[in-house]
Amino acid sequence: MLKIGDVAERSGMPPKTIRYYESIGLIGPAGRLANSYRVYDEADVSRLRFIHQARGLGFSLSDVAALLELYRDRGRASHEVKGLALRHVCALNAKIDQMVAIRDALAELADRCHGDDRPECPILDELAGGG
Amino acid sequence: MLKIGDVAERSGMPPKTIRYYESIGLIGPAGRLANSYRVYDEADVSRLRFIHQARGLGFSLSDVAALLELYRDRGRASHEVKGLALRHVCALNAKIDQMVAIRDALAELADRCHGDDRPECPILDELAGGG
DNA sequence: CTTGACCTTCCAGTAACTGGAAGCCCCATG
DNA sequence: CATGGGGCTTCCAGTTACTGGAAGGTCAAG
Repeated sequence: MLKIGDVAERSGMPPKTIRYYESIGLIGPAGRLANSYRVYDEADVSRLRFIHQARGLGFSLSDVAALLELYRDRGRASHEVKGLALRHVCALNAKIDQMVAIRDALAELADRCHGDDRPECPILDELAGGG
Repeated sequence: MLKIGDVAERSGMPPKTIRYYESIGLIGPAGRLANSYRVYDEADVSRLRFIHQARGLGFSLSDVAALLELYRDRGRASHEVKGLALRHVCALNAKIDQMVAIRDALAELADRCHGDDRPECPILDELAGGG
């Protein structure tokens, strides 16, 4: 018989997060003991681990919900999962490109800034539209 | 005499955002007309443009507040600005590295998934801890 | 009996807006 | 003069995915 702290440790996320997932319906309501403590079993640990892995790969909670659905459905078509994954890869690529562009622009500005005690600063000049 | 829609257009952000910035104290309270409409001048447009540029470079609002402070201070030392910028570049690099790692892991999984009508799927297997 | 580690619930806050409702103001048209 | 449309005002709520904290119940050990 596992309590929330046990599954928390085994799945790698804090008890608060598990309660939160239950509160938003990502996982079903846990069983309860007479003292109202939540009870879990091994299948719950698996599901939570699954969620933890998916979150670690950057899937949103709604993506995770979809993945759990596909996971549960033993007859799913793998292209559905692959589609989800590839869409996520695309979104990641877009974000990465954007962040790289920002980083490069900022690094270049910082490079041009003396960084001494004088007030002249190309970074502020650029922000002020002086560029 | 500029109203909020005018400065919105000239600075590139929606009126809602400008009101929001005022509400959190990032910019001072705008002057008001008799009908309670906000009034702005060219200096306000410059400040808002500055904010818009800084946000575009990914600075957080608290960073932007610090930058505005430095911008206002004609005697600031450029190393303060450069420090802020470089810290931000570091944070960006960390995030980029993380996202790249996630993307690569996911792309590799997707690559190994047939993506057909059969249920076998290395992505789900991995999420379930089967890898 | 008390201490400490659990567990429970609920409320609030995070970042940075964004959408929407309800209502006032102003100009132009018919 | 009425009316319609757009812009302005305020405030409230929702977004994402938790996280912190308060107030209080439970249980085993010393």
